Amino acid sequence: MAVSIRDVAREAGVSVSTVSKVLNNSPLISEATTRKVQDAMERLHYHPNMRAKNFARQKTCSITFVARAERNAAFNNPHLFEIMCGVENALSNKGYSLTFINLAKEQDEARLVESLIEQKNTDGIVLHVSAVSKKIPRLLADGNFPHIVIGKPDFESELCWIDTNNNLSGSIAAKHLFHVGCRRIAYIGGGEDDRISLHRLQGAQKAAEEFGSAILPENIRQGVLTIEDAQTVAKQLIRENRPEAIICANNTVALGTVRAIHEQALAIPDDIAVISFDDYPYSRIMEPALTVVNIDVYDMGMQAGIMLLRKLKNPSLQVQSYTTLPVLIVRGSTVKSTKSELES
Amino acid sequence: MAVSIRDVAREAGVSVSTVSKVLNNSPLISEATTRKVQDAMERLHYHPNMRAKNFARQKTCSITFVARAERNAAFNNPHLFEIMCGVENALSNKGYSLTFINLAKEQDEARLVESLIEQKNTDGIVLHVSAVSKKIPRLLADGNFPHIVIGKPDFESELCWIDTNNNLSGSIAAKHLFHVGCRRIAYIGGGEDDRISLHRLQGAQKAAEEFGSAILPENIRQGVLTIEDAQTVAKQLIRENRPEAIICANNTVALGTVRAIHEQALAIPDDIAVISFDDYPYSRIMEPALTVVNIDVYDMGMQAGIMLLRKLKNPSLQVQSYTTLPVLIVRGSTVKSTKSELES
DNA sequence: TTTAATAATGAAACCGTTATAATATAATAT
DNA sequence: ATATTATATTATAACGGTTTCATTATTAAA
Repeated sequence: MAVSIRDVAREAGVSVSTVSKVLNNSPLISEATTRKVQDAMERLHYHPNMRAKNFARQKTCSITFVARAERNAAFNNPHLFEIMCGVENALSNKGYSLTFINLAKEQDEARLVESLIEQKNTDGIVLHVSAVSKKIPRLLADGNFPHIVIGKPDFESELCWIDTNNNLSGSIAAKHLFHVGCRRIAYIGGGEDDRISLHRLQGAQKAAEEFGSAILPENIRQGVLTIEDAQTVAKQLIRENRPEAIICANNTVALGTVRAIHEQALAIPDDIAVISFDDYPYSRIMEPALTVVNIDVYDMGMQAGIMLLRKLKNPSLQVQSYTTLPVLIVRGSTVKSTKSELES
Repeated sequence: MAVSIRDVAREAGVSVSTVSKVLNNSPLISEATTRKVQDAMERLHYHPNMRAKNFARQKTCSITFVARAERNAAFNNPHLFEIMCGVENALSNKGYSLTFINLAKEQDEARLVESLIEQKNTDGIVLHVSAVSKKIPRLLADGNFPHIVIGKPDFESELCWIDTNNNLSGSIAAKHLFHVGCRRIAYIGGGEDDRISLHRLQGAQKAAEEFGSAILPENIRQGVLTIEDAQTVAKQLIRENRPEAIICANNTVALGTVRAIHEQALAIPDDIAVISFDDYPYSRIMEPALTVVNIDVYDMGMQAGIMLLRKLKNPSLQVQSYTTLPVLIVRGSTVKSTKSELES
């Protein structure tokens, strides 16, 4: 049917293996034959069949991105797509392609990963932390299957992962507040068992100590899960202790907090400064725009892709991890001048 | 190395073709042999090699999703990922997988599509309209390569596409405003040559006529590209004509318009109602929350996937198109009671 | 009983490449 | 002139399935 490497060989008057070597620009082929073969390929409109190549080479040049994104995920978590674009970018630069799998509600992540490995249809796996369960490490690490996890799982394992330092993020947030003159700093955290929120708090506390200050226990609230929760908690906090600044563990908290401040007819940042984490679309649009400690998730995705490709090239490589640095984006919620600037 | 179909055949004491037939549950195999073979597979931990299968079958059971997403696309256009999740869902239900390709800035979409087809590494293509140029139809339609375009290109072609009816969306928006008692309705459009914005305006005008009314020329503004633009334009519009409601061609316009209204200390919706299109994360978060005419992009992606698979199964199928219906989401920016409800 | 029809299995070609080992040719050293 | 080495090229066996067609075993009809 389609024109194959044999047709090219016949047309060029050489052997099949010679054509194959030309295709893979092997150095063992003379210039003259190379030209002959290339001409023949041109004449016949030959294009290598990747299915056959993958089969013969015993690899697919494709890696699989697995996540568990709820419907409306793009709204709740725009980061996911951004990460994926970063990975895709890194891969496509090296001739690899990205397959996307979104776990369904009831679907078992371990079973999926297992069958991905069995099927031999992918060379490596990028697992978003939302799709990691305790059974995963045995499948990947023990089987020495090339992989990288985006986000650090909350259990010990030999997985390769890439993540950010939430402790440092919290520290950066608190330091910024001190820099702009705030002293009585409050912290409103996410769910009681939200590790990310806890780490950010710890970082903030450490930073406060470095400034010879502290985040007082009565200024710390936890267990906030919705915007409305946050609004209620913030309102109470403000009434009772009237802090100069509030660190919000995440954007849900931030939105409620801003509403609470407005509700009490106080001004941001003059009466109370607000800072949060992770740059979301509305962070820029809010009034005032929100100062956040952000991580470049696109870049994180790229790094993940690069690490995975490195592992693919050199399978004997050790288990590796990587931590991306948070970046402060200063906006109107912490400083008067609206002009936003970037610091590290 | 790995256990192959031949090993299974030997272990089960049958021929290779019999094992193959068991794998594809051919009806020609007796129950007894089927069991024998399945036992052997179990004993040897056999798993079919998809690379080999794809090669032998001359297909890959994977389709490729191509888009041109700028960095920060998830923020500017969360819909893209949502569409993709819809496509992925439809495909994975039928044993197909989705490969994602994000066109780089300078990358030529036609060349990419061409090479995708040549490489024979994908069974079909889903093209987001952001990745469609005039060279595309010839590659896909003429070559009869299975494809579907999400969004309707602005030139005539024989492409299969799936899109929504912006005219109808505009009409729904206007009708809703009439229903809640607004009469003097204004329209603030996007860029001068923004077809979507124009169609929405046309729909709104038609609806107004049905109500024996009209959107007066002095209440129509066009060429708005940024939030700031929109704010300026809206401010002027309000000063001059003081409409009862403003239809915003998109969310950028809506944000500027809302700011302009607040700036003049007017109330939404009491003084001026606001309606826009496409549900964005901040649409729900804004105060008041924004009434929008939305399309279910996840579902649109699913439909696209389903249409493409149908075409794959039955290649003789005619060129098809599909139009998803817009849905009104009523929120606080057009009605007092905040309780949001859905209408069609 | 013989013959035809049907059901179950197997042999071998095929899919389009890569990879390995063997061979032919040219260049250099002995 | 011969042996050795280096350089190009080729023949052929993988890779692991599917598929077509022939063959055998079984059942039904003549």
